[in-house]
Amino acid sequence: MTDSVVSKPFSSSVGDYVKAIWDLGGTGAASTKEVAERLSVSPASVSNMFVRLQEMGLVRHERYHGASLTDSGRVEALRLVRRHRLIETFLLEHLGYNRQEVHEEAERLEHAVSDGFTERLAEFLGHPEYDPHGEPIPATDGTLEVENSVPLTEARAGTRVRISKVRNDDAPILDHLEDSGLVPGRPLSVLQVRELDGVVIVEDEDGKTHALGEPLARSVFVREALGGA
Amino acid sequence: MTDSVVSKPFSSSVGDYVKAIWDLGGTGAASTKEVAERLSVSPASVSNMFVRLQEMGLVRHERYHGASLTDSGRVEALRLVRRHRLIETFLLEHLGYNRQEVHEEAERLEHAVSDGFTERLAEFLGHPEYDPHGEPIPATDGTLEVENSVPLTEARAGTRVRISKVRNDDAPILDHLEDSGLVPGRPLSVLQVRELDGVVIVEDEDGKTHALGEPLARSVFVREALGGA
DNA sequence: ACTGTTTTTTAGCTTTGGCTAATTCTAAAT
DNA sequence: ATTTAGAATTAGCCAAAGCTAAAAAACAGT
Ligand SMILES: [Mn+2]
Ligand SMILES: [Mn+2]
Ligand SMILES: [Mn+2]
Ligand SMILES: [Mn+2]
Repeated sequence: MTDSVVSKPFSSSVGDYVKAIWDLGGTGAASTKEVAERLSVSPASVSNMFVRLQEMGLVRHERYHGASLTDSGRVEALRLVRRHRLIETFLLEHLGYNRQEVHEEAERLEHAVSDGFTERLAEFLGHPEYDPHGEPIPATDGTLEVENSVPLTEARAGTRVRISKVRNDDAPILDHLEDSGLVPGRPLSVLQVRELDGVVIVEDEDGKTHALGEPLARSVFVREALGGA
Repeated sequence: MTDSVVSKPFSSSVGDYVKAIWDLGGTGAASTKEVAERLSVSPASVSNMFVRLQEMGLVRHERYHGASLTDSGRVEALRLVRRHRLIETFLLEHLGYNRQEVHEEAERLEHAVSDGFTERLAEFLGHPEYDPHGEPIPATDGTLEVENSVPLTEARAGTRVRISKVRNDDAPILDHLEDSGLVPGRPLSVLQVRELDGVVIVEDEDGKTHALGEPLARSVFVREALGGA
């Protein structure tokens, strides 16, 4: 009796590790410590999981030098990211969640839904390209838009831009930005980017100007205008 | 440091056992063998889980004599049944699943969603009282409508009834009934219930009559008319 | 090249939830 | 009252995923 070809799905732990490595490993390998912190797990557990992930063919791992995704690891990561972002979109747009609440729920649901569910949900949502934080949603085939947005601290004064995403771990900062109407999709004019104190001054479509200190400006990512939100 | 009072949620295994015992244990206790079959698990695993469930306070268990739910076990079971039936309703009404597909997806999602999600989904769905199979959806407080429907084989000729649910393990039978428009909510007149061959003849609201052999008639449950679907 | 700090790995344990095989109990039939 | 078939339990495994504490490697600074 040959092993029938069903290849049982990866556990949610495995999925979260792969996603963490993807998130971190921008360039090069993700370190044991980084992953441990990201997942609130001991470094020892990560060491252990790195060798298991390698056996599963999801990462390449050299002892003492971190892990980086293989092609099949990247595919798995993007599958989860797609689910996660679609689910967040649904929770926000149809169930009345707010931006802060969606993540925790999506973090669990991403492991429980099937591919079939995911595609029907995408259909239901009208095949959105960005999630509520402004992050691009990977396509079914694992394609992901090349990232070309920059934090406001690196924008050029005088350009017209659109907020692509807002990213910060600190809830008060997100709340403040949301209260000011600085949310993904919003078009802005960059009036001034001041080197000496990091303050960035922008004007929104209602003509209102906002002065953002460096911590705020660093959290607001923008793309030069033209493209849709 | 006292154990803070968070009481981590039950695992999905524990949940499925409790639900199985609830499903079965109509009256009295559910047997090891029944539960094992229901969950596709070995009897030894069930024996083992019965003692763990008892320690968690979810069942009462007497060695060699099955397990029955405690109050807190029943609460947990009904919480899951509520989630399950709401999720099935959503999949069917909004994501374009068909009656056959919903169950498997709901069986996984019921363990992944939060109470908050469940109540927002109920809101989104307009607080339905019945799921797509016609089964009543338990209330948040664990209340469940008393079951007062009977299979067509036990209906009285001459009464006006409404289909409450359609229940059978056989897909072709369900398909046939659905194709004939005999789905939950449909009003019918019972024209004849023939003892000798078990055939039941009904007339639907379009004046069309249907003759159902015993296997079909046994699968269609009805309530005397008046009440909503 | 040495030394101290930080990071990573190893060793050894734990819990959860499965399994098979062997044993024991219950209940029905003689 | 025995026997026996079927159901349930026990004993002894396993894998997944976590943990702590101890050992080892890498890295940085002198
Ligand atoms: Mn998120
Ligand atoms: Mn997750
Ligand atoms: Mn179901
Ligand atoms: Mn389930």
